[in-house]
Amino acid sequence: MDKALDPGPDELRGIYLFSVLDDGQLATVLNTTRVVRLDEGERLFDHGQSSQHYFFLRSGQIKLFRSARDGGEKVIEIVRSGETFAEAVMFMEEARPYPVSAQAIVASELLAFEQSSLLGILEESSATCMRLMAGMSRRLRQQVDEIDRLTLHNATYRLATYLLQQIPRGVLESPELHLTTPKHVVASRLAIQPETFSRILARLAENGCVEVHGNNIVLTDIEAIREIVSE
Amino acid sequence: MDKALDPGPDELRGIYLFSVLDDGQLATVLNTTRVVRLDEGERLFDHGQSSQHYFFLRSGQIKLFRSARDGGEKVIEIVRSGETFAEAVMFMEEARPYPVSAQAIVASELLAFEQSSLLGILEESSATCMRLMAGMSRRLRQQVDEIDRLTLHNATYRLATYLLQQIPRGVLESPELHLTTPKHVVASRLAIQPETFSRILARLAENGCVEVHGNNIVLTDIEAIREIVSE
DNA sequence: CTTTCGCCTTGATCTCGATCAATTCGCGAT
DNA sequence: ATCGCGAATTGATCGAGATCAAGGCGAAAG
Repeated sequence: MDKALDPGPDELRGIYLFSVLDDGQLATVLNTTRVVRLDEGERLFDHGQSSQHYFFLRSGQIKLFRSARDGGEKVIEIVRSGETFAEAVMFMEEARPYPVSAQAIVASELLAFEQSSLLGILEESSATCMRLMAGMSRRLRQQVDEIDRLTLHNATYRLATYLLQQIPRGVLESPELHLTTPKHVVASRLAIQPETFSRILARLAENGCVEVHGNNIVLTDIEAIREIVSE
Repeated sequence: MDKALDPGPDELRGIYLFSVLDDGQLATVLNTTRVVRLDEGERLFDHGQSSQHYFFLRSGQIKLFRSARDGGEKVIEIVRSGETFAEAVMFMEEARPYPVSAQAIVASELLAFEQSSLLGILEESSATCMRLMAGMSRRLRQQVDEIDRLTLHNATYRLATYLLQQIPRGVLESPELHLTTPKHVVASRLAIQPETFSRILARLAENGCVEVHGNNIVLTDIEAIREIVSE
């Protein structure tokens, strides 16, 4: 197992939020950055909890979710390595409560940044403001897309959309994909029960759209899947 | 009918985005601001259309919505007078397409601001950046709440929540409220069909929770309604 | 190798809300 | 007042997906 590396300036510059900072600003951030390791299933924060940090996921997978009183759970987002999250929370007033809970799907390693350090930098760097606003704007749009899918489209459409999004980048003629996330988590992400998820996937297999071998899925008929998504 | 008033500095200062600008900055915005009037049912912009402006609603009501190919429609938000909208779109890359369509529910009057004027100001005013980010952060959270309601709760819960939100501000002991928006639009906002909306309201009336007189609704048993919302 | 446990799958049934259909209501125009 | 039309209500039926209930299957532990 690799030893936890302390973060350096180079790693931080690779993060969109910090890519335009000067050396002094970067040092300020670095000073208050901590490495956090989570075991599988471990909680990072809970919905409603007062927030002090925002995060960068070095490796692993984190689910952001909401819980209902009856035990029901909705995964809002699956965070993958290389992504930042909870950076928009610091602008909430008062206690800045996290709007979701965060839990490691697999053992994960992250960087935890203090909100205060970035707030100071934002005062000086309008370029960083712009980057942050661009990120928030993009997320806002994704949420609208999500509501669109949830209300205007059925479960099969949502699953088909998800499959198409999971096609590895740049590989046009590789219809093979590997689910790195447990199916029941993906199901929750798509607001589908695990049983229904399984059935829909089975039906797609019957129709010759996909071949399922455990977590490996071959999209044998991408066009047919695109058909489902385009009405 | 009132004549359209040209906007002045005082009106703009009342808008959270502009409240901390100096006179020069305000003049810059004012220079490129236009008054827009819409008749009932008139479109302001369409989903996917390249955006040039963001807006302040002086009077009337605007619905922001998504359309499906089959004619289905989901109202994402009902904009009420005194609110701004589409100010987050300008940070999208490329053509900055509007993520939703906008249509007047009733005759409306708005101010249209050019994106370019604000972008310039944001470079100078980090305080304005902060205000904008706070607004975006709040909206982001509302969207998460919305997804929570859509996936973890049923139609009755959503309607009950809406009723409670419509109680006039500050009036603790006034359980009377007036629906200023057609019921089928509210239904779409809640992702409910008009027929189901009507039936749920009828059932709440049977149970003595509300009294319905056309668009006037009396919450005769607020506690019972709160009960529905809290599980 | 075998046990165990969690995840996934498959089957049977149920239910909430959608859909189809028919009035009725409300309001602006003639 | 009456007509006409869109909104709202009410009734009857339908269906996608949830729920309840068993198995099956693979990976980690003994």
